[in-house]
Amino acid sequence: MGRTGAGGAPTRERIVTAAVALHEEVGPAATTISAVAARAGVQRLTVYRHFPDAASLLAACWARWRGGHPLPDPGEWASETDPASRLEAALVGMYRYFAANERMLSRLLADEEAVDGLADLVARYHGDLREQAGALAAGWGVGTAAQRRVRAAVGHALRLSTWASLAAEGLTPAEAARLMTDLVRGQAATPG
Amino acid sequence: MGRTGAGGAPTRERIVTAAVALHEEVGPAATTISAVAARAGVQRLTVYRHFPDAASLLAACWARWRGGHPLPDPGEWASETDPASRLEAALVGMYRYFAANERMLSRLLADEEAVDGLADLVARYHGDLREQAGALAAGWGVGTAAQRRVRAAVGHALRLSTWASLAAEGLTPAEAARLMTDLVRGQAATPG
DNA sequence: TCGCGGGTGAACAGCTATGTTCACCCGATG
DNA sequence: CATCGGGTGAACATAGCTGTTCACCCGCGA
Repeated sequence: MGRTGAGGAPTRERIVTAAVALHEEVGPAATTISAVAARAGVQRLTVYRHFPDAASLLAACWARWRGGHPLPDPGEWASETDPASRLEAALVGMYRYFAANERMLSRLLADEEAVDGLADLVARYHGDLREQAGALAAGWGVGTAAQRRVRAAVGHALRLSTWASLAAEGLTPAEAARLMTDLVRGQAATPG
Repeated sequence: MGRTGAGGAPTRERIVTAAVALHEEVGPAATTISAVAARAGVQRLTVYRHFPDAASLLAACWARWRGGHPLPDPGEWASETDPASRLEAALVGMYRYFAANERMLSRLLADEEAVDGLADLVARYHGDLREQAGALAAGWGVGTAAQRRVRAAVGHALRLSTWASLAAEGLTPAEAARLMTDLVRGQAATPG
């Protein structure tokens, strides 16, 4: 039991669990195979057997983590017609998400360029965010110059670093969302 | 010439120059003594002679870099009485500074916790910024609740990551400063 | 009952970085 | 001229991670 089983799941899972934990604690760049094996209570060789190359382990970890921590569903706010209310609802959701997952996300983003293959995995995350930014920046009914500023403000609001900064200033997700919504609203209200 | 001289300066300077360059390119955490020596065109041993421990080299690098890249002088805007104009002037200066030094600063901040001794060095930088934030958040003549939001907004505006984000959205230092000034002004204007 | 998948334990060579030591060399200074 | 500071070149032991190999073991399924 736990050492073989149909599909050989348990050991593999333990390895992924250990790797995910290390990614969160020290970052993917500093996560060594040796450390993963030790943490999973398994021989190094066993890790190599399940994941011949580092990339496959990385992919498994990301898939596992992503599955357990999905981005907030845009459907929550998609129906809202007022752009400001819609934006605020979206931001509250995102900031709560960021607050819950700040450690892991900051580690991943920090090591994005250092660990090869990681950038590709995270690309979809970035794409989703940019897409959301596009949707949230639309419908404000402003001229092109103001639209550009609105777009920039929304893009800025949706960054992890923005939440991290506001959280460091002592704001709650709701307060931060309010602040950033005000920012965008102000830009939409300013002509030119 | 260049190998001894009164004070033995040249070689030491070459070492520091090489180390600073590497800090900017790959970050302090990934900067090895071997790489520094190779880059300076010097034996590894020579580096050890000038800098017995990694901390002394780090300190020398930071002193040298800091000397060549001082923060914008707060005196530029200290005389301005209108808080919004003052803030905007300060932000333009800071964002230009950030734009010019983004690579080095982001490397330093990223490795701050990974390299021991680095946090202490950078502490003064953080202190200066917090002090400026305090000064710029004062004088808006608002109630305590609004004051708290103003403080948070100013603190957020003064972060490197804020500039980095806005720059990524395509804004210039002047535009970014305008945007963030609007944010703070909006918070000051909202009662509550 | 046999075989095999999945795991163990240990060892190996290769690479990179660290810190330290020894012998030596050159040129400026006294 | 003799000395010495600063630099060279090479070597050493230590340490960690990487892949890979070999021998072995055990329990489940055919």
